[in-house]
Amino acid sequence: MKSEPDDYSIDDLINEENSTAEWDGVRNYQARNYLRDQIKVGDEVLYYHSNSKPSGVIGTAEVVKNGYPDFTAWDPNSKHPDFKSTPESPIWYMVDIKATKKFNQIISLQQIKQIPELSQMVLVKNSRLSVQPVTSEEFEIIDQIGSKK
DNA sequence: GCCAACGTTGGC
DNA sequence: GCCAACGTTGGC
Repeated sequence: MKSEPDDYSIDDLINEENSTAEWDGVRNYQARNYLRDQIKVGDEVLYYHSNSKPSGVIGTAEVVKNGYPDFTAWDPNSKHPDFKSTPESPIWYMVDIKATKKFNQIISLQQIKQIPELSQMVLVKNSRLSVQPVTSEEFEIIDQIGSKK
C-alpha cells in the first residue's frame, strides 16, 4: 500500500490509537477491487512511501478489518468526496490496517529494482496502482532486508 | 463502442 | 517542474 509521506506517513499510522487507521480515499477501481474482494484480516502489508526522497518501502502493517464501504466518499468535508457513492450503493471501499514495523532504513525503489527476485513485483511493472498484490516471497525478501540493523 | 482530450500518479 | 503511463470522461 502506498502513501505520500507528506500526506500520511508510516509515523502518522504508528501514532494513531493502536497504530490502526482506516485506509480511506482510494478512488481507483482496480485498487478498490483488491480492498473489497481480496484483502483479508491477517494479511501482511508492505507500506510504501511514494513521492519521497527516495521512494520505497518503509515498513510493514497488517490488515485488521476486511473491506467495507469508504464512508468518506459521501462526506463533503473529506479529502476525496465522490457523491456517486452513497450509503445505499457504495462504490469505494477501504480496510483497516495496523502498523507492525518501521524499517531502520527505507528500501528504495532503486534497490528493489536491482534484486532479481523482485523484478516481477507489480510495483515495478505497474507503478501507478496504490493498492497492489505482493507475493509472500516478495514480502519476505523485503521484510528481511528492512529488518536488518 | 471509439477515441480525443483531459486528469492523475509518481519517478526522476 | 517535466513527462510517461495510465485512467476517466464525454461527444459522436
